[in-house]
This record gives sequence, C-alpha cells and structure tokens, in this order.
Amino acid sequence: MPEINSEKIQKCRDIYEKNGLNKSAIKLFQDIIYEYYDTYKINFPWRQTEDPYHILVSEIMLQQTQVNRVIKKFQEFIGKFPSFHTLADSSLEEVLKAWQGLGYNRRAIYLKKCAEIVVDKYEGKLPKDRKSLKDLPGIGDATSASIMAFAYNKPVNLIETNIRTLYIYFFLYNDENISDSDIIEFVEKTLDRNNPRKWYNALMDYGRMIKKNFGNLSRKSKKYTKQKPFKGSDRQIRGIILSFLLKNGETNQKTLLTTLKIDNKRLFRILNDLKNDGFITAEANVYKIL
DNA sequence: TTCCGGTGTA
DNA sequence: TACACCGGAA
Repeated sequence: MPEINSEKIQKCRDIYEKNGLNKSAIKLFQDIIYEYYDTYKINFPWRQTEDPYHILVSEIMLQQTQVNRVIKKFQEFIGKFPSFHTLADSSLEEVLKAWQGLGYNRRAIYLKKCAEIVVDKYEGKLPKDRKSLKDLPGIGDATSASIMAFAYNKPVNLIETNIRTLYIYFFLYNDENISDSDIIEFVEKTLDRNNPRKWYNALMDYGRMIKKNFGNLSRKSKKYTKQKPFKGSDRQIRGIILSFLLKNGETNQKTLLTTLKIDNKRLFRILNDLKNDGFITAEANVYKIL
C-alpha cells in the first residue's frame, strides 16, 4: 500500500470539523492529493494526449470498466480507428469486434454515433461546451464533465465513483445514504481552478487508492445499487449471441437455439431487444450484425 | 459466487 | 425513480 500521510489527513478533518471547509482546510486537502500524485501518478495512455477524440474514446470505455481492462483496448481501438472520420466510416461489425471484452456493447454503438454526428454536424470537431456534449449519445453528466476537464482543461464539477469515495473518506465517513449534491459542494470548493486537468487526474488516482485499501465507500452513497447475478442473466445471453454473430456471421434462429440451450420464447425476446438496440437485423429468421 | 459502475429509457 | 446493461477480478 502506498504511503499515506495520516497526520495531514487527520489535521484536515479536524479543521473541517471545527471551522468548516475554510481556506486552510482546502489548502491542506489539495496538498495531500498533490503530494500523493507527485509520487504515485500513473501515465495512462489517455493522459499522454489532449486530443478530444482520444479523450472521448477513453471516457466512454472507462464508464463501468476498470482502468486495467481499458488500457490495451484503448490503444488497439485508436490504432484501428484513429479519428472521428475513420470511426464514422467503419462498419458497426468492425467496431463491435474491437469492443469485445469491454462489456456494455451499447457504448460502442453510442461512440460510433458520436463520431457520425461530430463529422456531420460539427465539421469533425468535438463540441467544446457541456450542453452540446451531453446531447451526444452515451455522454451524460460524468463523461461530459470529464471531457471538459481532460480535453479542454475547464474547471467543471466532476463526480464519479473514485471521487465519490474520496470525499466520503475525507469528510463524510460517518454518514450514510449520501447524495451527490452533498458531495458536489466539496468538489466545487476544493477544485484547483487553475489546473483542472491535473487536479482531477490526481483526485481519481487518490480515490482509486482509497478504494483499494479502505473498501468501497461509495456504498454509503445514494447512487450505490446492488445488482442481479450475471450468470444466467439476459446480459450474459446477449453477450454470447453477439460474440457468436461476430465470429460466425449471419445465423438462423435454430442454430442459436441449439447453441444456447435456452427457451425459444426467451431467445426470441432477447433477439428482439438486440434488434431494437441497433445491434442486429432480423429477416426471415436470419440474424446478423447491423 | 460476489462484486463493480454511467447512461438511457419507461 | 427503477431498472437494464457486460465481463473480468477478487
């Protein structure tokens, strides 16, 4: 475990408890985060670029997915699709193949759609304002804020799981059922407005470290939800169908039925969902990637 | 076997 | 507001 400056952390908490989040508490907090970052920062591939396209690809991949799983996929992806134009012009099949292993395949569809919109509507340049970014498919609060910070170095309020964990650890440790609006106040007040890009990289590294060593404090957040088991779920079946179609090309329903050994009605429902989600086409009981 | 998360939709 | 969505690691 990396060295943690417990003394400074305790002092920071003490000042906050006694006087609220005043200047000296904020200064101390920033010092702790930057001190850690100076020693332990990691140069992820997406930190070696400010290209908005690369940042977008990495942020979509990092939704719901740990950094270690993203690193290799990110490099392969931008190797295959080096620009908005190449991604927009590629087939969905190629893009989904490059996405295999990351999970939540809808993100690949959204990302390709983003590229098409950027090319058609924004002359190949990713918009620079939060609102336009949020209007793009697959980009919500966290991703739009991340792009503002990491691509454009703008001082927005950004909250995601590592940041949530970090602020709970420092200031809300004894609370339960914490809402994001409470955390955002800390995010806003402690933000290093002169260096948002560096600041959020540092925050996230620190948050990851807290998670690793002190458990997932996001469980204290209202956002936290437990999920259903993956084994035997529709999610699992969808993944299997998709990788089967990517490997074997167009396939009829009977082949899928014998491969998957599931109820005919259930298979039909799942295939219909995949069709509605824009993954596949269905004609005369033959299915293939769109 | 259990765990984890950001976005879109109903 | 609740729920669906992936797959690899612990």
